[in-house]
Amino acid sequence: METAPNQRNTKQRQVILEELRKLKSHPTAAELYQKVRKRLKKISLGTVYRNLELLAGNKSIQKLYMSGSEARFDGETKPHHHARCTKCGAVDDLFELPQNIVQQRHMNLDDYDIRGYRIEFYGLCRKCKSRKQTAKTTK
Amino acid sequence: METAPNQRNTKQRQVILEELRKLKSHPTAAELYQKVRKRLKKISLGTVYRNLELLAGNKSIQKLYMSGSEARFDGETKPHHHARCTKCGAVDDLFELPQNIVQQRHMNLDDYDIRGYRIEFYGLCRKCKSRKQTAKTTK
DNA sequence: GTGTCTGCAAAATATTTGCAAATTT
DNA sequence: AAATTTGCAAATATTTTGCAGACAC
Repeated sequence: METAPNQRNTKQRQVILEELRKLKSHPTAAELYQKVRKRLKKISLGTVYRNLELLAGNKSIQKLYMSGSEARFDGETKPHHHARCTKCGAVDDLFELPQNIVQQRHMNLDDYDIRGYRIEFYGLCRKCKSRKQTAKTTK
Repeated sequence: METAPNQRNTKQRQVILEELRKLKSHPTAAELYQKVRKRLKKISLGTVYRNLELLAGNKSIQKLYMSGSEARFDGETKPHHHARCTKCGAVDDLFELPQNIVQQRHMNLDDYDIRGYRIEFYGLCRKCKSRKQTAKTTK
């Protein structure tokens, strides 16, 4: 309900979804396009964008807004949170966390009708932690 | 330490920061540019972008990655969380929440050296809640 | 057959950058 | 005076869109 009109099951859509689900890296549209291209030579970037929007619309995937100016997409729809490295921009899924960290009494906020929440932890990933250079942060 | 080299105190930087702090709306660079322009007729959008990056770099402001393809900026640096309306895209600050909702034992994650976390609540804002149309979501 | 979807290309949007002149320290 | 910053314009990067033909149902 609410969404999902008459959608068709195209080869392009299938492959985009499959490839996204294979990846753990929360790729950008352009990155996913490169992967999909290996299987569908003639697919266009526009098609990837259109399908990602459509899939996000019907909750088959998640659209993330975290690491920079490019949107990132996540094939995992089970509720989960993210860890983002402030140095290299990596984004990892976190499934370990219990989903009810935030108690119900905190959910009545500012007149919002709250449907859920997402936690973004930030810090240094394993790699960047070890080689803690002087390099520039953020990007 | 870590950041903040020899930075200068320019009129443009001051005004950008002042105007951003006045706003509660988490404006995009372009929106803030419009505000700043009223005080500095000749300022350019490029200068706004450069200063926002610089200010975010030295933690004078926050760069948010939430609502769409445009980055949004927040003049408030006290730790706080956000509520985002999934219908109209509005973003509100939440100061009510205690900052230690997530317990320490949850902070040892996936080999990350966690420095902090941010919670994004999502749902319908007061306005969109009342007129719960059939219209399209997300945008 | 009809409506959805695709590829392609162009358009629109968003952000970054080179450079000479201006400003800050 | 030296280093940083600005305005401007051009270059990039990212995302969206128009359209005719192809495809799914």
